[in-house]
Amino acid sequence: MIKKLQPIPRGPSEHSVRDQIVEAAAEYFSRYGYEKTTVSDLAKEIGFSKAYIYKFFATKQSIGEVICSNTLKAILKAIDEGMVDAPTASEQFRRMFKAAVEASTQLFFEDRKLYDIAASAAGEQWQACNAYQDQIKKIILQIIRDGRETGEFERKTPIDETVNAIYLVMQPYSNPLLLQHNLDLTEQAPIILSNLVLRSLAP
Amino acid sequence: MIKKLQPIPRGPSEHSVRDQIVEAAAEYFSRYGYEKTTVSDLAKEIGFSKAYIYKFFATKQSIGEVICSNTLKAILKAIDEGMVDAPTASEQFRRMFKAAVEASTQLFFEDRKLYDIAASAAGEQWQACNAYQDQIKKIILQIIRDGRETGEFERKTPIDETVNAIYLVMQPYSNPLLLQHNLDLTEQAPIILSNLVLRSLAP
DNA sequence: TAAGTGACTATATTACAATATGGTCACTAT
DNA sequence: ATAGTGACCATATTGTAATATAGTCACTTA
Repeated sequence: MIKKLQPIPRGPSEHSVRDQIVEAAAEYFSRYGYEKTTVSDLAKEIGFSKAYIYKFFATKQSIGEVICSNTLKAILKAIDEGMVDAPTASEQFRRMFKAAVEASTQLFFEDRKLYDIAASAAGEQWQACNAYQDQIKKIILQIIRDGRETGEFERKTPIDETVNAIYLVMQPYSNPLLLQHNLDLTEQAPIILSNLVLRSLAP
Repeated sequence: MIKKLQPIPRGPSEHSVRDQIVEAAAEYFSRYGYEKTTVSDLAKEIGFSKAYIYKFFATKQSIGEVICSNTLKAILKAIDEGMVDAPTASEQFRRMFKAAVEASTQLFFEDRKLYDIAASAAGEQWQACNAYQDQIKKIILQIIRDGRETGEFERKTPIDETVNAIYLVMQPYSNPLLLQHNLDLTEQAPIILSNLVLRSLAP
């Protein structure tokens, strides 16, 4: 197995200049898109030279990762918020799935430039995306655990398999790269797929 | 609802020249790809002028549709063959899913150029692809019906919903456009997703 | 009438030179 | 040591002129 070592972060992780770069990037990436924004643009915006930016980030992509990561964290937050107060594990799952799709869809329509970063990040396997997907899996795992404890869900199937399978079912709607192909299904799919998944979880 | 009228076929549908065009296209598309093959290439190959080709096909794409359609029909045939002798509806489903993924994957690796046509056809909603997807749905429907009759599957859920949901689950692996993103899962996914689907079908 | 085409146009694609961009490094200033 | 940069290079991107292609049509031939 090939070990994918994550790049060593460059420069101090807490630094006002670092924050300025991220702030400028958030604005430029959102307005002009990742490709159309140059590192020089960001440098000019914060009043430093391009070379100085590279004291804090090893590559342009690593700046993109931060922006992408923030974007995906916002989606995760929306998912969490959509789930609070769900009375049962089943309902938790329904709401989680629905919120995931809604948050991504909303991003697609309301901040298309940032969405595109997330999509291409998913295509290029950026860490930010892997972290997001891992988080989704964790949420699924937690819901299954809850449901199994309360007797709401069956307990025969190995829990890892259950989680992986559900994750695969959600993938086309939670992964921005794939969601693009399914925008016409964002209403229907989460509902009937939730139904199917919950039937599969019945004890 | 917008009615998508399918283009009026041009020229006689049974004609040796038509067959020659399709034959030449099959070879050229497979060898050089759809984009790199020009209509003039095909004309030269069969010894007629380009203008004559347009007596039989309205557009280059409509030639592509035939090739694409044949390709997808071959996959459907492989699926059917993979299913024969399955003792139960459950087993039918497992084999169907597995065969669908295997056939597409094999096409990807062994006739990449034709695979690419199918993929871009799926992206551009060619009729050939819609026909393929409809056929997949029919196969699913038949399996569910069998399973319900024998008492193997539950009968409470509306059968259309069941079929649609299962179709959505298979989509990322049966649709060439989406399969590309999931090539690393072609072993695992059909198995654990079949398990999930069958659990959801349990009476 | 059926089989077949050369010559044509508007659009798409290519080739490639000019420019822009990501990224580095030796260097200055404090 | 810390903060910061101009000048530089290899590669990517763009602008654009030249070419190629999809598709049409009036026409010929048998």
